[in-house]
Order: sequence, then structure tokens, then C-alpha cells
Amino acid sequence: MKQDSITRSTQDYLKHIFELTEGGESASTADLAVRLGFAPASVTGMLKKLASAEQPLVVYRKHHGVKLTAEGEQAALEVLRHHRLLETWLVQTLGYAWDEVHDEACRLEHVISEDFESRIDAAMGHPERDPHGDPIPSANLSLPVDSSLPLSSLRPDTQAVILRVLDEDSAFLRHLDELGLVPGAQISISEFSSFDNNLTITVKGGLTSVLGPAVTSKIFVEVS
Amino acid sequence: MKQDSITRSTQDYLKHIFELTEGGESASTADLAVRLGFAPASVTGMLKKLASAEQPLVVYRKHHGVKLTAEGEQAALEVLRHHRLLETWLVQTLGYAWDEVHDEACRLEHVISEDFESRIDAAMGHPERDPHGDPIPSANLSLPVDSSLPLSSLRPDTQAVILRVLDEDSAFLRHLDELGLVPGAQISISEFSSFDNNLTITVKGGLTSVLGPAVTSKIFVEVS
DNA sequence: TCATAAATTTAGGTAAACCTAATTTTAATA
DNA sequence: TATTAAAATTAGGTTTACCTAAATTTATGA
Repeated sequence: MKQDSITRSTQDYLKHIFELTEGGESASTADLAVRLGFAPASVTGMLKKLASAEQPLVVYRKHHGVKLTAEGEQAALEVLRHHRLLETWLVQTLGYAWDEVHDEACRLEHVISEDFESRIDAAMGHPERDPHGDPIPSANLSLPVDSSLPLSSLRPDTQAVILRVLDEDSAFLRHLDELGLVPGAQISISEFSSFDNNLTITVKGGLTSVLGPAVTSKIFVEVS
Repeated sequence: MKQDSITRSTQDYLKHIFELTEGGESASTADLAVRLGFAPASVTGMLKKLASAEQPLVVYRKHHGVKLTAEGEQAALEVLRHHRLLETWLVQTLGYAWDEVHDEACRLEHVISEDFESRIDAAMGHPERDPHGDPIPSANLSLPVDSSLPLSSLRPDTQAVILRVLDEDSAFLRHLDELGLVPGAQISISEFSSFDNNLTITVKGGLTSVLGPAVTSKIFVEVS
């Protein structure tokens, strides 16, 4: 069904291109280089290769960024499914905290079999989101549309539920955890300052915090 | 503590050298090549490299085989611990059969963290043997002395318990499973033929089978 | 002890995927 | 429109770990 010549390295490129292009635009060489931790020149070389394969995984226009082909997107979703199922499963069955799972999942995602994937999926009852609230692609690799809004877009006298946190930085996640700002938390917004765009947020049955836009733009919610 | 420049490939070499030299003698280039699935020339090249590193992992004498250095053995035991913990854990928590875990463990063993290792170890209550009866190196990388005997060395009117099966071939394991010849099984030997070295074995509360030396030499037991 | 087969090593590749330094292209601004 | 800074690409390496084919070493047995 699928020719397994997709290397670990390629899988990483596809995963990051997917994440960078979810908004619609192409991913730039520089952004990819930062995410992957490689020199920009190395990224250019790899993109040329991925684009000119027999079965191209990306569409690459020199100086104008990359996007995934349909095949590339399928492969990216497969990796993303592995990653998110693994994260969920590390938290649910081995007692990992949500800020401890990213690196482990990044290594495991490239080596687990489809059998392993479906076993953990079934063992967990086919979860739809990982511990950060990121949606898990289904077994047939479709990703539900995510209708969440950035917390930064809300204004006072609104109630919302945190759905998703879009940052895997460990220290950031621990900080949010201390404030009770985790997926599922019910919050209400009481103040907004137009000078610094700070929002004052109260977690139901928990703390009240004043959060800057660097934080609120990474927290996605659903108004309730 | 440990400089992590030990590549996947090196880990595989060390693991196989360990297994081939458990009996005491050196491992040959040819045996390694077969086990690893590489050309003998490739093995020679890798052995030269491993032997001439700053911190040599093997002792290699041209035309006379390899052995592990103390450092090489530590690294091999670490991989073996990963492999056997993983196999045990795939069987215990994800419902894999004992003939299905080898390949999965071979890929996972190179990427799991020490944290992951100790979490699954603790979750299973620090198991001492994997599903094939192979001893699991302890956290400090010591391997208990295995006092088991090959079934082929037993003669009629002996009772024994199967401790270990020394072959990971899937079809072979399924065959043993059907005969009830799994670790923990209590068996008695009723006949021996000196012509073909066949043994007649009865599993307590189970089947009676006539087994050739190709089979009985791979099953290790403890006389009871 | 000498021939020969088997095992092993050497020599000379290749492919992936990185790197740095130099060059070129793009896009912003004077 | 011309300049220039930033972004991206090209050119030319490197390392790892494999390959094949040819040469060599070891061990066997006449």
C-alpha cells in the first residue's frame, strides 16, 4: 500500500511543513531551518530532493517556499497521528506529565508499526485529542476541522473552555499547569487592557491571572 | 555519565556480538554478517572502526574474530535490557503474542529514554525474564547467571520446567506455543532415541511430542 | 608441506543528510 | 529606480554505514 522508503528525516520535514502550512501559506526555508535545527542550506537541499522524487512529497518553488502534495500530506498525517497517539498514551498509561512527552514521542513516532499504532489507539478508546488538545488524525488520516479561537481574541464577560495549547515548550507548559490553564479548564475573562493586550482570566474554582498576548495567543478556546 | 554517540548501528553490532560471545569464544565476521544481514566486508569495516575508537567498544584481531570490551559489554547490556523490557511489556500491556514482539522491540530499543525504560520496568514490577525466558539485565546492567540446561541434554525419567527458548523465529515460536512448550511449562521426558537424538516430551496436563535435536537444543530447562 | 577452499580483508565505490562559505535572488526603502 | 539587507541557493565538503569485486590469509587434508 505504502512504499516505506520514507526516512525518519523526511518524516520530520513533512511533519514540520504540515504544521507550518496549516494556515494556508507556504513554509519558508528559514522557518523550517529553525524548527528542524538545521542550516538553511541543508533545508534547501532536502526540499529540492523531496520535490523532485519519482513521487514528489512537496511542491517547492525556489525562493517561494514549500507546500505538501497530497501524498506528502498523507505521510505527514501518519507521523502526526503516531506522535499524538504516543503522547496521549505516555500520559495515560505511564504517568508522564504533559510537558514531558514531546521528545519521547518525537523519537518513537518514526519507529512504531501500524500494528502498534492501532493497539494503543484501541487500548485508549480511540482518543480524539492529545494531552495538549491537539486533534489526533483518525486511522484513515483525516483531521477534524478545529474551530477553536485564540484566547487573545476574547474580551471581558466571556466564558470559555480551553481546548488546546499550541506550544510544546516544557517550561511554558509547566507554567500553564501551575495556573490551571489546561485543556478542559473552564475560564472567564474579566478584564482587557488595550495598552498591552493583557487579559485577566479566572479559572473556574481556581486562580486568576493576568496574561500577556504572548501567552494568550497560544491558548485556544471554545466560547461557552 | 555516558557519551551518547553510540549510534543505532553500533548498538546492533554490540548486541549481536554479545549474543554470539556469551559462550566464551570470539564472534566471527561471517556469523555477524549473517545475523546483521550485511555483507562480510561491511562487518569488517565496522569492526575496525569500533575497535579503533578513542574508547574502543570491541577487541578485534584480524581474521580471529571480535569480543566486547568492558565498555562495549555495558552498552550491549543496555540495549539488551531495552529489548527485553520492551518485549515483556508489549506482551503484558498491549496483548502481543510472544512471536510478534521481536521486530517491534528491535526498532524501539534504540530510541527509548532511560526514563521510559525505568517507567515500564516499574509498571511491570521489575520483571526478571522476558516472554521467551531470556533474563533481563538489571538497572545497573548485571545479568544473572543462567543455570538452565538445553532440553537436548536430558534423558528419560526426568522432570523439568522450561525456562527459556533461544530462538526468536516467529514460525518456530508459534509451533512451540501449539505444543505447549512455553516458559513455565512442566515437562517430563519419557523416551530417547540414540539414532536421531529425538526426545519424547509430555507437557503436564498437555500434549506429548517427539522432538528432534534441532528443537530440543533451543529449549532450555531446569530439572525439577 | 603444499595445494586449495573457505573466510576474511582491502580497495574503491555509493547514498543520505548534514555542514560552511560564497553567491544570487528577492523585497524593502531611499 | 537604485541600493541594500535579508533570505535563499549553489558549490563543495564531511561522516556514517553500507555495497561489490579483487586480493589475501587461514586452515584443511592429500
